[in-house]
Amino acid sequence: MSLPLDHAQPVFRALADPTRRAIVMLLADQDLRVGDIAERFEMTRPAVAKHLAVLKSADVIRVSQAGRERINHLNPAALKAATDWLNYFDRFWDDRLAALKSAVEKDA
Amino acid sequence: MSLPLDHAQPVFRALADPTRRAIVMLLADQDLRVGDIAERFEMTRPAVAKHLAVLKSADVIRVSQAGRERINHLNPAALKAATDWLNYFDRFWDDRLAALKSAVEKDA
DNA sequence: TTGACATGACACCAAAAGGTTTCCTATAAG
DNA sequence: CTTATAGGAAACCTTTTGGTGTCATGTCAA
Repeated sequence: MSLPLDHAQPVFRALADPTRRAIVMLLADQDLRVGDIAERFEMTRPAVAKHLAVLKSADVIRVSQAGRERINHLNPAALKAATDWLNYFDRFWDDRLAALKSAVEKDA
Repeated sequence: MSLPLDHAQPVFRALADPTRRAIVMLLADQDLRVGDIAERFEMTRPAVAKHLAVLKSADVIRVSQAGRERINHLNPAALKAATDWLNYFDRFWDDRLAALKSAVEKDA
């Protein structure tokens, strides 16, 4: 497997904040307006709007306008950049498991 | 699948910085001392030391001391917390693919 | 023992992040 | 029309973050 090209910066940056990860989880269940999301956190609407802006700039969420309402949707595909980056390291994780396993077997 | 419990905060926080992700990639290949790492970046040693402290507090790296040298090792297992969190969303990713697929088939 | 080396530990700084309040505009509803 | 609702946008504040330079300390080598 080759080295992971790092396309993932905006996604990792977006997911670094716990509030933003909570928003992502919320939007996995249902599309929501900014105000709806703000109601569910102890935080003002503008604060949530800023978090949404960060998520949007990483393409983790997308927005569709309907009249005066703006609906936020999750775009789970955007998370793939981060998943891919992390998957590179599965190999090392597996190697360690294999090493542990053979050590145990040798011991037995 | 159940909702992802969020144990991943320290890991996501550690991976949010591009320098830190680069350090993680470096340490995937070889164990290194702080100074060795600093040489490979356009940044002073104390700056790198701070990044290592963040990675260490997330248990993404571990340090072993040998005389005056401190060797930094990658602990790939710590990345699993982030991987698990992200894997929850694979389901939604798959759902969208399935929806797309059936739409295409219906169209044909 | 005398340097040279590898790091830790500070003190300090500028910029970015996460919040808040306030105000403005556009659409929906009576 | 007039009012309530949804949300953008700007100004401002505090804390965190990513860096720097400097100095003290422990260890290895001559």
